Amino acid sequence: MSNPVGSLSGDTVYGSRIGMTEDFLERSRSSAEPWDMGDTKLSVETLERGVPGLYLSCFDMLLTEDATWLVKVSEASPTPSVPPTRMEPQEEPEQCPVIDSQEQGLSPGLEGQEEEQSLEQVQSMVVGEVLKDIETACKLLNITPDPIEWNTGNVQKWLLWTEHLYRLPHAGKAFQDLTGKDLCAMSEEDFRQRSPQCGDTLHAHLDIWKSAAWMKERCSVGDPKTTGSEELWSEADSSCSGQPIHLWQFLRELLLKPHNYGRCIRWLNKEKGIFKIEDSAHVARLWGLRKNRPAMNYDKLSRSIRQYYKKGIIRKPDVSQRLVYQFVHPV
DNA sequence: AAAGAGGAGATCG
DNA sequence: CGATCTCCTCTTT
Repeated sequence: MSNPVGSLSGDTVYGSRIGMTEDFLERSRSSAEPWDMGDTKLSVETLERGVPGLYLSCFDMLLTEDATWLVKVSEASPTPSVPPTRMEPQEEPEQCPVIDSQEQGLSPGLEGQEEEQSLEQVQSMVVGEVLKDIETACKLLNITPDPIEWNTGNVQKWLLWTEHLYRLPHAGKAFQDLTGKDLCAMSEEDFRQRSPQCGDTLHAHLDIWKSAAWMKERCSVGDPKTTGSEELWSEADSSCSGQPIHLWQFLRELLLKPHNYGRCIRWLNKEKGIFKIEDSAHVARLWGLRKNRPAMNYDKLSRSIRQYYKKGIIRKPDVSQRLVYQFVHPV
């Protein structure tokens, strides 16, 4: 517990990519069937085994890519055009990581010897992304960011989440009946004993969460500067401060994060509040996860949406289309 | 077949 | 008690 931030501030950083969020849910059929680990087509195979240290490799690569790219830009930027790969296309973001924070970081004026600084920028960008990821996970799972506060159910949720984000073998049982406090008190060795396969990986991820919580606390108490990512947290409470979330609020939340959920729900006309559910099953699963309703499906979700007709919250657009709805009162 | 409209009873916080 | 959730029938796309 000496310096929990180490894992965030050092060169090893978080490998989580929000984009995988959806993938996780893709696999988390609400039925009783075991998790279908069938197709592991993503580039995360390396993580499957939970090789120590390897789980971060994705991010490391990312960082390197980004860094070199930044350097390139700063060196010779005759073509400020488009960066090589992984640029976010028009509106349908692919599994697009870190990069959406590019806008700020890499503007035109990266000159000369400011590479160090830009590296720092990249790092803090990344920390920001990590916090965002955690924030998103919290919203989705309806748990607090600080593991210390988790009850046994929260712990199981987190485990399930992490396991499937990183294609880890299922180890939930090994951690049954443990609270977040218990978990936090456990050493890496303890983790490995409970789960020889992925205990170390889980421990590392928990460490990241602990670090993030630690940072959050430190920032909220002390100086309001640090990494420049605290706003993310305050932004986080905006929606989860109140009572149980309403379906329409939840849909709004998803719509506000096209980066994460653009492939399952998106605006057709944001001004008019018209949106389309692109993947009904997926959105239903998200909703079910949020409300702890494993049996949720689109049939039932859509029934709930239809209840809004009478209440004047959501309606069908003038030209009715399948899976397209409209907020009566756009923001 | 999947989506849409609603009725109606059950549930949960 | 309100906001769904659940189940269901019938219609539309």
